[in-house]
Amino acid sequence: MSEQSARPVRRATIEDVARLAKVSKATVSRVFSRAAVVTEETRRTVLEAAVAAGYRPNGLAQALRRRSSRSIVVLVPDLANPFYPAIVHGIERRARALGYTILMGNTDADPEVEAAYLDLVRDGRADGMLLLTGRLPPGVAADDPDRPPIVLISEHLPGPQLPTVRIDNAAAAADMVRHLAALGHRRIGHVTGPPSRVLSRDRLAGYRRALAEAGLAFDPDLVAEGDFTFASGVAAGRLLLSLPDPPSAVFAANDESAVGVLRAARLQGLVVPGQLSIAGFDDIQLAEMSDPPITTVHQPRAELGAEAIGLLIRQLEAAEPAATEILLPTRLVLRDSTARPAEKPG
Amino acid sequence: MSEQSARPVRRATIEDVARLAKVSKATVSRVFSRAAVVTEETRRTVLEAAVAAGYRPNGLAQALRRRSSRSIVVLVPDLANPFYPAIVHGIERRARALGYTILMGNTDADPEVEAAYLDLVRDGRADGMLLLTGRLPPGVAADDPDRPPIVLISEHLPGPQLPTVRIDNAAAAADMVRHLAALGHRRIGHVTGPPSRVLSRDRLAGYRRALAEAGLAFDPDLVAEGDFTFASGVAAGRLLLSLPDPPSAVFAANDESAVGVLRAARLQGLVVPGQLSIAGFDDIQLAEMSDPPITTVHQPRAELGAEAIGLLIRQLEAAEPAATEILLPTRLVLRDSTARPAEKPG
DNA sequence: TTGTAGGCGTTATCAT
DNA sequence: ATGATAACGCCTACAA
Repeated sequence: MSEQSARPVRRATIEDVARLAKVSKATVSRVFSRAAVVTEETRRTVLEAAVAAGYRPNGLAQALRRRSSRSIVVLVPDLANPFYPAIVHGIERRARALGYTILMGNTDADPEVEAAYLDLVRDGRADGMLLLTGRLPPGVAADDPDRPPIVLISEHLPGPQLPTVRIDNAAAAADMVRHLAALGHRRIGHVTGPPSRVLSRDRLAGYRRALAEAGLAFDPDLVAEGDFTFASGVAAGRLLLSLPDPPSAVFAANDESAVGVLRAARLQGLVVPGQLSIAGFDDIQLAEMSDPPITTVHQPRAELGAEAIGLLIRQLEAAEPAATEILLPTRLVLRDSTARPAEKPG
Repeated sequence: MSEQSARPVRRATIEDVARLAKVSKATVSRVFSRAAVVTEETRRTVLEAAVAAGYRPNGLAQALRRRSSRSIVVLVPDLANPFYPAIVHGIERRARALGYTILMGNTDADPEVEAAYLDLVRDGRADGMLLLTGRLPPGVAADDPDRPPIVLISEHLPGPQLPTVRIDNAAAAADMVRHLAALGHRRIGHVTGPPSRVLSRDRLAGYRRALAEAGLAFDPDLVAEGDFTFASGVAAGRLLLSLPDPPSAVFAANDESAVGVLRAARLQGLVVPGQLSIAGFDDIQLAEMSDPPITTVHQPRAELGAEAIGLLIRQLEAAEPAATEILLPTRLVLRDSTARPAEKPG
């Protein structure tokens, strides 16, 4: 029985199955493209033949013929940034549920890399893009009717509306600052994100809005520029804490820089939250593992991803018109890094 | 000039270019498949025609015809675990340099998900797999001659040798314990990883080996089981620190659980490193951001990824025989969480 | 319900 | 060096 060991090198094709089942290629194809009209009996015959032949439809041939690869490119600036993986995870789960495959790209914010991934959709290997990069790849214009289907996540772009799934950053920031004010803080500092990003500007705007609402004057000295990194948080914290009249609370534009502020406070011998309250934004795991754990704004990151790919796929399949903007709700997570301010001595 | 605005809906194909350049499809193809013999003159003509037509080769058709997609599936158990992104990044950079595309999958250690990604290579959409999951997808046997090309990263499998790129975990663990012993510690605790993983067993073995070398007795009470999580580190730390004769140093099998031990020490009012030295493994960013920063074993993660995909691609292209095991060097990173033990009072 | 046949866009073989 | 042509494996009118 040498046949047993003589495995076919070539993978079985639709033709092999057709021959085995004594039907036409078309029928086999119909059995595998769900929802086609086939007798229950032939369906069974075909399925058996397929199993016997070890047949699996060739995804490339299907995609070529159907003119759709059912793949989506997801562009992330930096996967090592703990903010992103949860979003990607949400994307991936929903994608799989909908029968799509994800091609994930870590761009390092490098336009060349972005362009390389754009090629995948230009050359048919992907049907659309999900962008976490906060900008369009080079050569793509939002209002170009021939541009690839795109949905933005987390960061929206100024100018022509592109479908976007995000949170209301200004409102969420205002919530947090309102909370600090309610605790009794009168001097509330802010460590910003990189000013180039809409995100950072929105959060700063929310900070200012809540200050105004609380009847607190805006003091530019209390705003220190950061760039979302731990190191920038340390630097900004140092700056704020060395002020003649330092803040009793600091709201950082993300958790990583909040932990940086915490470090700066420690370096000056300050007790948190006893002498300084610190709040962050995003609710990444670091906020929880920090000592003390950081009060922060929770973003529903997996849901952001899931909604975004859902939107993109609907757009792709139903030719749904360029939809809008989806805003997902946030919530405050109160932990041990914030408390009422210390009473002024004297 | 209505032609200007009347963009073709259909993307240009090789035939359009051929017509424009007044050559055959074959010649156009040759121009785009590098290293083919074409006159410099016709090459220029074709290239010009291609630009004029806005032509890009269709990746699907190429892959179908060439029987190679130049794509690799990368399976990661949990992208949110900060250990993995750096490896993935190394993979991705090298892949792009070599002209390959990555299909990344987050499996959640779910066999169904692993199987779904395996289908991509079975159906031609990928040429091979890079596994960070520490195991083969269901239905794949290491010694099956028809199994897809696979390279393992970080975790090696017992049994039939599969190509693997990793570090020498036992040796690296031994290095760290040797360091602690050299500082003067006599009672060194260990928080393990999940015992099911070879990784954990290797690190434990290294711990024991270094102990023996230093002439220190192995005390089972000083070994607490963990699972690489922060919470398990806290629990294990509590356990070890509540011993009648507690350790003066703890070596945790990864950084996250080391930070857990740190938390446990703090909860008991211990000063680190004054009263307890703590060491971790992996050198993720958390180790640096922790307060105090954690002494740890550095793994060259990006290099692990780059080596692995290089190995896989060589295997794919040169039909290189099932290669071996590549071990990459580690190094100790000494930070503030370790110091000489406190002198015994009295 | 099932079969026939043509084509998706490319590359490889064989001529010329 | 270039051209004609037949696959690659599948899907989808259209016909039966």
